This record gives sequence, C-alpha cells and structure tokens, in this order.
Amino acid sequence: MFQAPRGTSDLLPQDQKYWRYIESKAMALAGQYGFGRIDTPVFEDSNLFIRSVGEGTDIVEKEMYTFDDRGGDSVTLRPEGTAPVCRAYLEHGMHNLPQPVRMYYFCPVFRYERPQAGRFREHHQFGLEVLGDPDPSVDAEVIEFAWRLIISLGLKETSLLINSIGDAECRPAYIGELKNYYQGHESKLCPECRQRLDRNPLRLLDCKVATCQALGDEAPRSSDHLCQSCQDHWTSLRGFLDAVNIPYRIDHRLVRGLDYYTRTVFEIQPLVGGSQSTICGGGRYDGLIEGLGGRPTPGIGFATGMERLALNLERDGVEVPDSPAPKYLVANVGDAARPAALELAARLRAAGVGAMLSRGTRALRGQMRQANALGIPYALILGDDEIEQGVVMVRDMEASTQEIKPLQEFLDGAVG
RNA sequence: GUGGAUGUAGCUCAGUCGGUUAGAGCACUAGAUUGUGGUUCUAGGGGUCGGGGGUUCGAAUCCCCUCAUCCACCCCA
Repeated sequence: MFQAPRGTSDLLPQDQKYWRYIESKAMALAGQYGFGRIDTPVFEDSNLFIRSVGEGTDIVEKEMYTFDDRGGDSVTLRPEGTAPVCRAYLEHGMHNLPQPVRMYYFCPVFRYERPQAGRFREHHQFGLEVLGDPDPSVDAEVIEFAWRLIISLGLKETSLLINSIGDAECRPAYIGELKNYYQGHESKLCPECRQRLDRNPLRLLDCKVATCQALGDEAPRSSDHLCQSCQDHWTSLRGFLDAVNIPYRIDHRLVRGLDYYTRTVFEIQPLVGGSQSTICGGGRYDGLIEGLGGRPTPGIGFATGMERLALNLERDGVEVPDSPAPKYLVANVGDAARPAALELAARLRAAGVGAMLSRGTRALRGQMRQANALGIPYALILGDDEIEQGVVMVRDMEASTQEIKPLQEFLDGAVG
C-alpha cells in the first residue's frame, strides 16, 4: 500500500471546514486592509532562498527540498513565502506602483524536518507583505492585522511577543557585545550553545536549557544597543501599538531564524500547547530586496501556519460553520423513475438549487437513510405513481411531513 | 540529524507466560418494514496483526532490521 510521504498529509473533506474558515476570515481582513492576493510558483531558483534566507540558517543548510531539474538547473521547493514575493516585486517592476505594495498569499511550504505534532514537511501558510514603506506605523498595522486575525478566528489565550533586533548598522556591534558576554561564561553553556557562539550568537538567547536561560536573562539586550534610527523606530512602534490597544509583550530574547530580519520581529503563541506552538511569526526585512538585486526597499510581513491554526481552533472548541449539504436528495423507485430523477436533479441544479441523486438502491428505505445520514433537509420521491401523474412527493426530513406537488409547481416554488 | 514511546478492521481499542478459524464497540451494507430516515433487533462484508527477515513443530505474541506516527531536542508556521 502506498501512503502519503513522511511529514505530509491529506486534508480530508471533514477537516476542510477549518481551512475554509481561516481562509474566509483572512481574505476578508486582507480586503479591508487593502491587500491584493499574489500566487507564486511552488519552486524557485535555489539561489533565491540561499541569498535571502541566509546560508548559515538551518533552513538553507539542511531543510530545503533542492534538486536539479532535467535541464540541469537547481530548483528548490519554497521553504518560506517572503522571498518569492520580493522576487515577484522586482521582476514585475512593482516599485513603479504607488508605494507601499501590499500583497497576501496562501501557499504550501516545504522543509525537510523531522515531523512531530504541529510540524510537517509540507505545511501551508497564510502570509502577507508590505513593500516600500519604512515607517513604524506600518509595522504597527501589520502586527495589528495579525492580532486581529487571531482574535477574529476566535482563538483565546494567545500572547503577542515583540522585539527589535536592530539593523545592519547597529547589530554587528550588539552581536559583538553578546559574544563577549557569553564568552565570559563559556564553561556554563550547553554544548549546543558553544557551537552557536561562533555560528549564530543571536540564537544563544532562546536556548531552553536552564543554565543557558539564566545566562540569557542577564545577557545584553538588543533593544538596549540600537542605533539612533532603530531606537526611534522601536519607540514609535510601541507608541503606535499602544494607540491601537494591541496587548503586546516585549520579549528581549525573541530572535528569529531567518537572516533577513531587521528591527521589528514578532510572534504570536498560544499559552498552552507543545513545543511547536508558534502560530504566527514575522518581522521587518529592510535589506532583503536590495540583497536580491533591487533598489533599497523596506519591507515587513508575517506568516501563519494553517495546520497550527486549525489545531488550535479544534483544541479551543471554536464553532466553525460546515459547508451545507444540498437541499434536496432525489430518491427514486423503479426503472422509469431513475432517468426522471436524474433530470429533476439536473433542473434544480441548473436553477442554482442544491440537489443530488440518491444512491441507486432498490429499497426506498435505503435512500431515506442516505438523506438522513447526509443531513439533507428534503427528500424528493419519484416512483411510477408520481411519474404517471406528473407529480413529486416532497418530504421534509426534519418535520417528518410530506406532500405531493405537481412537478412544475414544485419547480417554480423551489427555484423562486 | 539525536534520544524515547507506539503500530491489531475505516475509527477507538481488547487479545501477548508462543498454541485451533484473531475479537468488541462505533461506522458501513442488508433484513425485520414488497414505497419512507433517526430508535431497536438480527445478519453480513471488511484484517498481508505496519513491512521484511530470523528463532520455533507452531509467532499478533520472542529477536533483528526497516517504515510510519507520537513525545522531547533542534528549528520553525
């Protein structure tokens, strides 16, 4: 037997409601905030991700689905959503549009990781980007969007964490200080963190080993080492967030795993849940587009994981509307009734009314069971008698009542 | 990539000191009701016991390998 590849899964009809619910809420908000949808290819030139996400990151080092296509070009299944959008911005000359350009997307994302609850090799993200506006009010608006999405979905018990990690001007000096600090305590670090000291000092801050955490509490804070412009940006951002009553918490140890982030970073996490619990993450990336060969263009965005949102909706018991069953099930008894039933169902659907043919069972009983099992509100019964008289029996499944109507009269009423 | 746990019907799980033909509930199909659902009763279909190899007269049960899922690390949505 075949089974879905490791870390992938089927989204079955009965589970679709959560996704459709999230999509409809997200799209409605995107419209309100003036975002236009963009869809980019599932795979891209591998170098796009190497250059944007960063060569030292886990994603590029060991998680990308990279292969040579038959023409010998190295392509990679999208491991994140921001770089392709920036590529599209450049490729289509969007800097000529009124700035900033606001775009959102739903797309599958691929990372070769060891699967676990809430973490998959293929997952799906809703995300958005604002390109071409450096102002902290945009940061606030993007964060407010993310928060509003979570609230409007009905998720409770979540917290919003923010931090500022500086930019190309001030971060190198900060990282130097951080290294200095940790080198003074190297003997107390866990083995992993000793490696981080060279490779990725920022990540020292979010180690979960207790002794490292204790060191992290006393470590120099990025927000205390910002250059003047980053400092101003950070201060303004908090003011704006206060102005729109967004309940953020500053987390000095919030750093993110992609190299392109500058200044603002943020995450939304549920208060309960396992280790794979972050449901939304994002930040500013003012150097990314320039790094991809464009003119200096600021950007900010975030992404949410559909699977994790759905997981949280289910766990929180959020009531999610299911897609309604067709209004009519057309039951039929006898050979003559089968084509008549098919025609009746077709006429109803042509007029925009939901109707489906019952399973071809000889016993009417089975067809009524079907209507019941599918939650179809009305059964239409066609037998030899009805066809002969040009009528149809309409049964209200919930009220357990039924009446005989002339076919044309029924159709007029059903369609009207 | 590291460590640990778990894999028996579509689902939830019994069954394992090795011993006939592997079970239950739910779900599904049908009958009771020759043209009427939900409740009830009855019957039926459905299993390479995750896969492969080994030990044995005999393996769902013991051993090895492998695959998958879950948990933690790592990392992230």
